Amino acid sequence: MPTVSLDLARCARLFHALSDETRVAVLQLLGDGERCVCDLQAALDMAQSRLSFHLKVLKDAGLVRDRKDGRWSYYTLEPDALTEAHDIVHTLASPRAAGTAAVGTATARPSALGRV
Amino acid sequence: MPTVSLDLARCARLFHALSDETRVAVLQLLGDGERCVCDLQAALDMAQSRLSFHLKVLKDAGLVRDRKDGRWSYYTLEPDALTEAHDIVHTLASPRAAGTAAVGTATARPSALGRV
DNA sequence: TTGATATATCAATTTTTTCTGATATATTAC
DNA sequence: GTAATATATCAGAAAAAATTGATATATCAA
Repeated sequence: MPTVSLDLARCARLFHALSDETRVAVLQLLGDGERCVCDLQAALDMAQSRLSFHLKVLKDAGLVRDRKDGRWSYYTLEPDALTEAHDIVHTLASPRAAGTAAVGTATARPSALGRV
Repeated sequence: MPTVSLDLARCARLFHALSDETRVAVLQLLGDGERCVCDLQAALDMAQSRLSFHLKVLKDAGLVRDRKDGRWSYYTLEPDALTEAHDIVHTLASPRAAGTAAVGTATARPSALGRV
């Protein structure tokens, strides 16, 4: 099972990469297999520098890998990163404690379910 | 099984909400159960308006629900949204087609694996 | 060589997001 | 009633991210 603690910075970077329509669309296209930038550009119909920027975000987040062949660059999904995202969401979703631990620090405050 | 097509705008909003350290930390705290804002604030040690801002982002994304009781606001996880995030990642991760469909539009271009 | 193509990167700008401090609204305590 | 508390919201500032257009670097074709 995935660990309980999370690397918050890693989460932020990973999900930030996933938080843009263009980038998710790219990942979807790559779901069908490796693609060169020009094919992605044709499919998404956007300025080349813009696509390049988004590919870099995805790559820096570890979500895709690239490979050069001649004057083409091919991008593929990096399945491990998606697994990682999957695990993080799973960690957040799985209840760690059924009971509601009280915290109470300042004034006498209702610790959530403490209201009767 | 989850659908193949994705609502890109929904993906973006959901993952954007997850793309910030403070917000993930909040979700982690809520994993232990319902919490009032003041407890979250004490745990995270940040300005109240700042926390309030992040709670709003989480709420607008559907990741948390709030409830008022007296002068306190209690926040809880919204498990459905986490399930949704889970499904989206799963959809992105699962290969839809093993074969690499060619796309080729512009010039004669190598359709990825077309290189021998 | 010359010319075209594929892609990355850079600088400037625009847009979006986040933070801060202030204020407003309830609620509860005294 | 007044005072204190919990929270949301707002306006402005600051920071971060995205877009654009230009340019640079390879590579390939003629």
